Amino acid sequence: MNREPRDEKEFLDAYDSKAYPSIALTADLVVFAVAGGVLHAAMVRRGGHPFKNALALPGGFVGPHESAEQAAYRELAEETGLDLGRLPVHVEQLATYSNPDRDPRMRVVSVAHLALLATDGQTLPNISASTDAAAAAWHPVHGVLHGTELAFDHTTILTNGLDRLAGKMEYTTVAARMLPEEFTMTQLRTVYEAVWNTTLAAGNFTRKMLPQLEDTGRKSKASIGAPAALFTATDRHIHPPLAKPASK
Amino acid sequence: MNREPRDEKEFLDAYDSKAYPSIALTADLVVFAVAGGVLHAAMVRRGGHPFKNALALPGGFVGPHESAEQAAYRELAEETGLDLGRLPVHVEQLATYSNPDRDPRMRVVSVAHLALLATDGQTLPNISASTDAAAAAWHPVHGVLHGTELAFDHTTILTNGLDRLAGKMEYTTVAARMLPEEFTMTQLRTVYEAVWNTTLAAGNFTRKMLPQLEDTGRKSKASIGAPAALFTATDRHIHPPLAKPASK
DNA sequence: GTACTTGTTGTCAGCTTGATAATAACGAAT
DNA sequence: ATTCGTTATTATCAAGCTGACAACAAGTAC
Repeated sequence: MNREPRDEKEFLDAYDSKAYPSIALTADLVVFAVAGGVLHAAMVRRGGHPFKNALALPGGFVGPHESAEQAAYRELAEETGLDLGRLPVHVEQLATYSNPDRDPRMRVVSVAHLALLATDGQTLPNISASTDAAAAAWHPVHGVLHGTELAFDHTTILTNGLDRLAGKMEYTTVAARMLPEEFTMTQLRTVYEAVWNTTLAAGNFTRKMLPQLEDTGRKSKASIGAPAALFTATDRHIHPPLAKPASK
Repeated sequence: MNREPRDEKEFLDAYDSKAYPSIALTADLVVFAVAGGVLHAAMVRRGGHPFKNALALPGGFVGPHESAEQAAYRELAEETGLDLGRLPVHVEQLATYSNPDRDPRMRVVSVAHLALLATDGQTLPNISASTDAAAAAWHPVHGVLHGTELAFDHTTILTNGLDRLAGKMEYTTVAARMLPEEFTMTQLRTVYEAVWNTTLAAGNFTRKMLPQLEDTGRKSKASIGAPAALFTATDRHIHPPLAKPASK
């Protein structure tokens, strides 16, 4: 059966770090933001081969003294030019992609992360500020997934990121992380509709969400129509979950 | 701001693989099986420092030409002696643990996996067959988590594995992967009770599960009491989800 | 047979859901 | 100031689901 040593730590004690071919570890990012009722993802356009001119997810190497999550935050700041000290952002680990052939040049293992940026639902955060050629730009997610070919296995990663967000929104209030501190019920519903790519009945949505939110007592100044109540949200479980409509 | 190159792939083109300190990549396993109404996990006892004599999760290095998932399957076979060709087993990726200090000796990044073994609910798969000193043995999960200190960050990993399984059982039929091809409703309910560490009303459980299962028409030969119908399950979504009781 | 155990089906009040309507609050046009 | 268009919030109602629990069915042990 030709067994290897079973205890990884015992193995490590005798491990010569030059003996194994080195594995490069990167942190890639699926960065989402909602504007105009459409879910957008930050993507960079590749300048060199392979996959020249194709769109790719932002990301970069994990440094020797940082965790993958720390690297994700750092890369997010570097590649988008966002001031993370000011802009609230939710980052969570998505999955790790380790297929030996996923990069044709060498062994690269990527820890993908999901990042959610807060917007007012109208304008996307400005990520073109960076002078770098590979600066990130926003692309509509549902459009990109139906047509565009992404570099490497990034179509899979983007799809998994979307599925993760869509699923998590069923049973948590994470959608509120994509809005300002205070938001209206309609803004929150728009986030759901953008991510799920569907429409939801406003009345029933309010009834279901209301117990999960905190009413600030303040009202939004609407340019037209009735003023809407402003809510805040703390990360919370929705129980029973909000059902995502089946079709589409 | 001292920026790094933004495009990981461009960086790689100029990357000298000896320039960075190598990162060792391992695949660790949270292996679950239910017996006697109790959820068990396979653990190895460490022989050397650090964490000498402490319990640890099975796992090992990811080889140069295999994915983390392939390594997980291989390590599962090697460390437990299980014949995976015969025994059905469900393996899915859990999360990646990359804190730079998680191993005091060197940089080890671990891709943790969740593995579910099928049992009849009574006897655990024999994993002592291996002659290796670090052979795995079964330990009750809820007991281990309330008291025992595990090596490295394995308490965190084990907790995350349990949470993943408990959560997924709410909205999928994955619990059936811990039972034989054909099983009774009571066997399935016992899996839920073992993982959730609670009790469930038999009648309501049947009502909720019935539409997700396929009735084989066959009956189990019970040693006592009425014979139970035998079901099979395909991986399916439960909608709306099965609610896990709140307390404990 | 009787007692005991286990599995399956039924009942019922209370709650949740989806669809839809009614009401309320505002700006703009007249 | 009244009306209209628009948006937000609350109400209504039938259908379905849930949790608690009871009733029934099918086997073994004595």
